[in-house]
Amino acid sequence: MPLHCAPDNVDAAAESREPRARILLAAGREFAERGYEAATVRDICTAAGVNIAAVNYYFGDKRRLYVESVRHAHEERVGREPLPEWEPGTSAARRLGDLVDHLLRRAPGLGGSSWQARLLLRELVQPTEACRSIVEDHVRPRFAAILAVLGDASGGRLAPAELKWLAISIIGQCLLHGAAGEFIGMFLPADEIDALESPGPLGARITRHALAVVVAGADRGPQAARAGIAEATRA
Amino acid sequence: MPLHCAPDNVDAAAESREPRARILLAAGREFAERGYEAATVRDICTAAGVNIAAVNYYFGDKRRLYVESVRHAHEERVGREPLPEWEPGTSAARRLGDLVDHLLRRAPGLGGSSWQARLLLRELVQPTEACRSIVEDHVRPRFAAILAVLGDASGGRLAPAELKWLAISIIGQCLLHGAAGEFIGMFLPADEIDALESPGPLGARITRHALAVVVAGADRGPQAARAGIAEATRA
DNA sequence: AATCGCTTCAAACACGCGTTTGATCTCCCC
DNA sequence: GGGGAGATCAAACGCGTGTTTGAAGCGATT
Repeated sequence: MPLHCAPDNVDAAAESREPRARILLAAGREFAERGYEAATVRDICTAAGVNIAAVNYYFGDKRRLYVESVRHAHEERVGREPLPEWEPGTSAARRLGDLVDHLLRRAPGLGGSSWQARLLLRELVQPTEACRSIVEDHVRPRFAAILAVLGDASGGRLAPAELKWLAISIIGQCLLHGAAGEFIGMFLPADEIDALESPGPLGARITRHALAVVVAGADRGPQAARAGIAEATRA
Repeated sequence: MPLHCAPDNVDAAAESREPRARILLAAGREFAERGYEAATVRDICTAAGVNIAAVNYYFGDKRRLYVESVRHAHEERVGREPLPEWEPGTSAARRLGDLVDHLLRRAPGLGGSSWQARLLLRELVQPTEACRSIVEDHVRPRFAAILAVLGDASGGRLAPAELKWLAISIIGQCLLHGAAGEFIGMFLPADEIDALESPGPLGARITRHALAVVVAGADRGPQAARAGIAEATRA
């Protein structure tokens, strides 16, 4: 298998002739797919098309290769795409939609090729070494952003605690469809999943449902809900 | 370390003299802590205080021990409580509340994340055959029940696909709070978690939010929402 | 007492893992 | 052309793994 150069590859120049980059790419995919322990440096090197000794030569050992691949995945996926920003006056609904979309775009399984997110997700379940801070830096600001937008959208109709819970619910749903798509697939036929899980409509649904809750002013009862709907309809 | 009998142990009779139960307990803890690949049968047997060959004798091999320990953890956590049943005429809202409460019942206060939760969380991210049987036996019937109740509650206002997605959302939220408390703890202070996560209000919130979506007739727009609220208020 | 299941045990087995080695190749500079 | 540093390679090493073995222990039954 000679150097099959694919210049327009989605994984950028990672499939270049650079052995280090090729190993990093193959390692990320393998670690994401199988987990640290189950992934073998032999398989990684085979996939990367390099000799086994290369991982030692370039990274020292398996552990350091793993840390490096997680860091690389984070930089490539999360680090490059900052939180969306909006002009003053953008409606809360629009901002919420953008945020949800932002969360879903880097959900694994949806885009198909986003092994990077899956790798980071494993770190959620089992944080290792220096990766905990990466995860926290990633999640916390997004939580805060969602909270702020929800606060605007609710216009004081929802108590702070209710807002936080709703934000958790949103993040949880994005996470569920991203991380546990395989799980959902176990009790839903494949064709329905394709119909239900494409990122666009999915994000629209999550946003719409969250807004329905906000707008219903869930803590206040029907009369507040009616007022809320009227208000939301104006915009 | 002789048989230190602790009759009031939280792990029930698992620390009994029964080798099978002791192995199951030690295996669950070890698998939850380290993951399937990293956990070793030697460590498990040492922790359980049995000989290495015991795992083969009682379970056949490591894989079957794992499947059994996941199933055991799930039963211990979720319990064997049957689905609730209702008299004819019970309102959909009430039935939905009961179902959500049923799903959340055994969810522990997120303060002390149990190893059972961690074990199940691993299955969520990377399902194995252990997950399959649990889904078949437990998740699927609950999904169907929620779907049916949501169908009643919506009264045809929501499309079937929308209903399924909403059901997934509900199950996902119960899962999130039941199994991923550790994750939530990463971006929410502990004291707020205690305030937000007590099972009763939590279930009420999930139910209320789902009803808000149903009632809003999210696919139909504001006028359908107004009609839905009127209808729901009647009951 | 002898016998028969079931259970427990120490010891070993085969295998795959991460890692290392030392030779070989490749390319650039003097 | 020669030399040397960096890169690549096939082969092997040591170790820990899951699993198996065959003998020994243990109660109850005959």
